[in-house]
Amino acid sequence: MAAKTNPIPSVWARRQREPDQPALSRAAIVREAITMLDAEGIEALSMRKLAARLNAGATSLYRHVATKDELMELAVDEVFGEITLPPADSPDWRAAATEAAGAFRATALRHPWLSSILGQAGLAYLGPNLMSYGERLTAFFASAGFPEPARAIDTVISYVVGMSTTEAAWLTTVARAGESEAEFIARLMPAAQEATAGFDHLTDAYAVATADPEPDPAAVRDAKFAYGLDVVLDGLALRLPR
Amino acid sequence: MAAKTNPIPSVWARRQREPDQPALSRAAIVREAITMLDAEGIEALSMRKLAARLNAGATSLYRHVATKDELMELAVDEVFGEITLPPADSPDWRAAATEAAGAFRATALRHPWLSSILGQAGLAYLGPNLMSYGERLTAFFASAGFPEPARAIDTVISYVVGMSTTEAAWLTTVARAGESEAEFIARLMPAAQEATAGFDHLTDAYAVATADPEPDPAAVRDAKFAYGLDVVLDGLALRLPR
DNA sequence: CCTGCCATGCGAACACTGTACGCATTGAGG
DNA sequence: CCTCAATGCGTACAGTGTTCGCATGGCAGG
Repeated sequence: MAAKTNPIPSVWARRQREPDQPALSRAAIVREAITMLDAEGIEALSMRKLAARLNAGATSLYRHVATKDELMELAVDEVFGEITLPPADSPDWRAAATEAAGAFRATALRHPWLSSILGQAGLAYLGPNLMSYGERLTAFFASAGFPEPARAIDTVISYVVGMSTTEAAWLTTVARAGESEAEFIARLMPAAQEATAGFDHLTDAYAVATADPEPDPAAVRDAKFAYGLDVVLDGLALRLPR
Repeated sequence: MAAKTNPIPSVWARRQREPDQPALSRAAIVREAITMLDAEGIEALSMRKLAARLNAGATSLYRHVATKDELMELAVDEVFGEITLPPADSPDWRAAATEAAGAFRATALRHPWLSSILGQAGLAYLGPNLMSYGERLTAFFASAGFPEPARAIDTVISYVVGMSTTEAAWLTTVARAGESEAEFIARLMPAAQEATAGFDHLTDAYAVATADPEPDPAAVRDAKFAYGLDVVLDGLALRLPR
């Protein structure tokens, strides 16, 4: 370490890469970036820290990745590859859509930084995994009989992205506080109550929400997501011919 | 300018604030931040540049705003104040909801940086304008007869946020390219065509989309948004008692 | 009118960030 | 063996958000 910061031009300081450490590569960089993003959040990822984890110099990464934004784009496409979709020829399109929506939500919650990037870059990336995701989605909405599957997909995806984004941001806030979700809610309640003071309908809604006997916040979120998804799918079902 | 970088302790360098320049205040800072965000995008906003626009020193802002994140939070609440909602006692809840959704979308597209922040922070802020927005929304969903207005609101808001976010991100990308939307689409088409190659359903959907006689991309986006919103409202209508 | 206080403004500094540049080292191919 | 292209990386630059301590001014109390 001391020799590293003071590079004496000597034979003994000769570089000698660990052979077991797999060589630097685009795939390895993206993989490590994702685990780092998952573990420490989006604002903790810097090129220097990432390089350090890979036992590499900071600027070495730029041999494999043009810019940090490009790295993020690659990371997004990579996690889209994780999303498992039901087979395209499922007989029950509603069940298939529900499963696909749930799979997206699960990935979004597992990688909360995804929402941050989607908020900035949208779904405009053209990576192969994203394309294949769109392809399979289109496939079984088309086979369900929707004349314009793209319309249906845009609708359900918008709902899922909107809800998942809100959830992911919430979970990020909770995680940053270093508390469990229930603890954080308990600590937030006075502030929320004060904020809703003077707003009659909101205090009503708030009272209803806190009267919920369900103690598990995650279950509450699950139910909320399922409710809205059912609403969207009901609306789509009305548009199926016949 | 030269004197500023070399502060000679002289009587003549005595400070002398312009009296016409309104004093630094939290409201003025937030307002200027918003115009700057609108004009140059979220990544162009720095505390130093913002301070320079206000003829102030960079660190002076911290007397009125604890941190940059807090400033963003204030900016978000401020633009939520712009959203105009229909009166709470509208007889036609669908028309009212459509108007409210359109108003949100309009603000989101006018301030594309909003989506970036929502992606990171969600809707968890407790600012007064955000509260009042929620209150009024709850009010007329309740008066429409929904037994659990919060559920309905969450659903439609999720859809609106998801769609608007995607649109805003798209518009940001277009703006950064310095082209009109149509030009950008034209330039993007080869890449998109190549990306969809090998995905049968996607190429189909792509062909359908490009066969659209509507030449105005904004109108296409409007129609897409309206379609999905109708789907969601149809689904909600099924849940109205009776 | 004088005095002391306190809110406000701000220059300098710190620890970081993403990234351009140019030099060293390496392994492969002629 | 020599050459060349690919790869790693130290240094440097222009910025970032934010802290600290000092200067300044207007206002309250005597």
